[in-house]
Amino acid sequence: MKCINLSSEEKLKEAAKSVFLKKGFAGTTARDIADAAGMNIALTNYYFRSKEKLFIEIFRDLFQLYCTNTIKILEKPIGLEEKIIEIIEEDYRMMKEEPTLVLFIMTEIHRDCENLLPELSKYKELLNGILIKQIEDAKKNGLVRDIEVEHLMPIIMGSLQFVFVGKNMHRKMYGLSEEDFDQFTETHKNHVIGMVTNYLFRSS
Amino acid sequence: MKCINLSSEEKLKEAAKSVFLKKGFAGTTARDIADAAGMNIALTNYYFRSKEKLFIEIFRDLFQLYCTNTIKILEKPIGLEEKIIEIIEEDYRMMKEEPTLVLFIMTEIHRDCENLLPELSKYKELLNGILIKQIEDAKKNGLVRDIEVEHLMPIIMGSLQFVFVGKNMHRKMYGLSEEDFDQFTETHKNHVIGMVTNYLFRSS
DNA sequence: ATAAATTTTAAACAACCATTTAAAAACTTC
DNA sequence: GAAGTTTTTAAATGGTTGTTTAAAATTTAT
Repeated sequence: MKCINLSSEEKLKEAAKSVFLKKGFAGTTARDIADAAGMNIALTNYYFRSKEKLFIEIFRDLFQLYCTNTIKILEKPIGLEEKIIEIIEEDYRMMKEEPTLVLFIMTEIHRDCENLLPELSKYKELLNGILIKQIEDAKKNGLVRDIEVEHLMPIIMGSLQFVFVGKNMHRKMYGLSEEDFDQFTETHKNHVIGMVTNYLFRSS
Repeated sequence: MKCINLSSEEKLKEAAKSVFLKKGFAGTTARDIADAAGMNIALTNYYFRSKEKLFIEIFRDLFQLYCTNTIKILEKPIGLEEKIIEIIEEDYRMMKEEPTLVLFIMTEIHRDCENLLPELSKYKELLNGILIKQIEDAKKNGLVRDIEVEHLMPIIMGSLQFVFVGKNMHRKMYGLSEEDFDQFTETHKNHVIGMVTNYLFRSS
């Protein structure tokens, strides 16, 4: 029976994704999306029933993009220091690919946390369950500083992601071109690696 | 001639500030503001000519709030380590007072950087000019690690402010009440102090 | 107290919003 | 290639947006 043309539906979804990423839910109109896709205004509702349903679908995808690869690294059977470096490298790669993603995620969760993160606790388990054990083991052996994962992760994510959250502010403040900014974030990432590993493994 | 009743104008501005902080520019309607102030819808335009002019006025105030106290500390004639600790403590105090401020600032700069930060470079000079010299001196004496202020500040601000930018995400992920969150951020602040000072002054 | 100036109000404004409709166009299927 | 199904379209829907208007209420100055 219902055999939706994936080409049109996905074209619309891709357009919506890029507009939502740029302007957020409140700042985006159905016409913005239709225009960006080069399609008729009615098609948003034909394929996705409403602007909000389309948004939620896209948000889920983007939240996956934000988390999934990091979680995969957490599950890898490698040493703690190597793992943390890989997490930072992966996080950096993800933001270089989609520089507005972090601010988008934070803004929309702030706007409508309950609807957008109904089952977040599973992420908590995935994100921390594995790492906690690894860190506890290292602590017992005196190889690592005494810090909870609940603080370590925001320190890593924060010090790294913040330059992307405030991309426009940093670009304007330091007068950076797009290329300059790329260079800036890469150097920054290396400082983060240095600081975090130093604090965890080589501090006095 | 024109003698505007400051009481009404400021009541409106305070209401607008709290609504804008919560919902952002795009998510706020003129009626939201009027309702929050308990005043007539026409008064927004009577006193401030337009929603955007009112917003810009409020944004300026809030950006000042975001920066001013930190800049004051930068100018104090105290040692580098003490200064960095004071900056972190002050930044923490500011965010505890207005937890949504950082996300607000970042979101709105992302939306309309050119209009909102016309003369940002003066902040750069204030923010960095003084600190750069102090750090360069310390470097010469081998007292501090080799890191540029352009990276040090985002690392400090980022690792600290990120838990407030992602307040709802963190609260939901770890199941924190408001009091739990306060406790969480205070502990976090102390980790940030430990990590930054350790990296700068006591690393191998 | 009266006149002038200022502030507040309810109502209206056109423009825009998300969404729906119903007909046209483009496809499938037999 | 005709009948049926799916996709696309232009137009219209009712509601909301920011802003304006003109009259009413209040305050100020004489």
